[in-house]
Amino acid sequence: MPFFDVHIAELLSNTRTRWGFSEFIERELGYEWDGTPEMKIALLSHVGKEYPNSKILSLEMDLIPVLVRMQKEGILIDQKKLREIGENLRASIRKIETEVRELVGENINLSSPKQVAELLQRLGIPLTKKNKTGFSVDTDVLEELAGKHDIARLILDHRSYSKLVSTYIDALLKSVNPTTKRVHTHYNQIGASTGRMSSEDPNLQNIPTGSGYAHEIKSCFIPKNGSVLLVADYSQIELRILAFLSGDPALWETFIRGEDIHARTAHFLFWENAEITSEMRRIAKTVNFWVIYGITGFGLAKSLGTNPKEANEYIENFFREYPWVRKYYDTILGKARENGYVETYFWRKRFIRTINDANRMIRTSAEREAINMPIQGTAADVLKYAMIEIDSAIRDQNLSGKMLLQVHDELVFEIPKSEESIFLELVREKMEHVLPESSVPIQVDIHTGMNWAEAKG
DNA sequence: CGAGGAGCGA
DNA sequence: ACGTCGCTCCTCGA
Repeated sequence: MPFFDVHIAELLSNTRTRWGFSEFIERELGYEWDGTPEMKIALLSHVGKEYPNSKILSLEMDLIPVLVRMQKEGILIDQKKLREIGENLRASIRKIETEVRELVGENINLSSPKQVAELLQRLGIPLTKKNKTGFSVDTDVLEELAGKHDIARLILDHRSYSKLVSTYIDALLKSVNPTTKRVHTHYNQIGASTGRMSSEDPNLQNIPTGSGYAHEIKSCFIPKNGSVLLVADYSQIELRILAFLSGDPALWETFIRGEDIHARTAHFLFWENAEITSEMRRIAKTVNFWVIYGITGFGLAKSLGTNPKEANEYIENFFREYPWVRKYYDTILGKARENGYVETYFWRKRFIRTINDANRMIRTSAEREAINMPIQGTAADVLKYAMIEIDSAIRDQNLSGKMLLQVHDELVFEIPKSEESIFLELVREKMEHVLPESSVPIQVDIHTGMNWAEAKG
């Protein structure tokens, strides 16, 4: 089976691959294959024992039939409502186009960044940010201009409405399977080099969240008659995993006590007994977020809208109060430099070949990848294990509820009303107990509803 | 048809 | 000069 040689080599060396295991099974064996032990043994003996992280290989193989079932199941969407939203969006877009025409006295294609940049310059509006081809007119730039120039807000609205209508209305409607009347996404099992999956055709992992039209669109994902949607998502999974991997006492303690981690960081960043304002908490939340990505003062400053000096002080304060995190990062970087790879708690590897590169930009970029991968990757492993366990329990107990979607830290189920209480308990139990009992507590928020927006809670 | 810009998610 | 991981739509030019 030469295919497996190639594929497993890709899996283990983290080469990005378009086709995951489940696609192979779909193509070559059809939907009926369900991960028989014989097949697994054949595969394992074929790969041999030279792969130290065969634990991950085994995880991925167990996941194949789960993903096949999810893809085959698909999800129902309210096509009528989606079309109505589309009409409203188109009306808004036409209105904006008219307003722009009246404002500037000419007809331009607002979907063309090139034409937008030229228009703004003709109007005497200064542009400074550059990209490869000219002046940038992205969201950051236009938001900056929006205070002084009405045209900027119009362009921003036009952009977001166009995005929604083209990607999340028209394309979604086209993706409905004529036979099943449902939308069947396609998971790339190892779509990301961190171990995360990706979703395509259509991508159901980037359905808009938030208010307004975005909320409306999400509410078009519905259960079949007699069922409800159940959404279970991990609360701050990556920070909890950082606490687990680093063993940092302050982080650990916060989660053990069930306290607000962003407020805790805010106390550290400002002063211990201060009253935490929402602004302070917002800053702390951003800092917490950035630590996971492999922090730079410059980037944090840009994100906070402050100067790098202040951002660097936040970072220093963070590491002073969570000292084991810094120690953990140093260890990870040391291993990466020595071995050329980093790994998750479950030993999924990512090779970081440029970690010792002479070019500072390339090297620091590699360092951020090295910092981020064990955290993001362990979170991915945890959810994949939970999915296997949940799927297995569903079949053992002959339940008719189905697991439909995975969105990195979230699972979506379609369950008969009669099984609601069983699923609430089952899903929580499996998702919260992947890591060892002695580890940091993992929290899962679960809600049900008559559509995806409502069930998101 | 591919590159580049832009924007959606975790 | 800098934000980790993805996918998709649009424009524009070969």
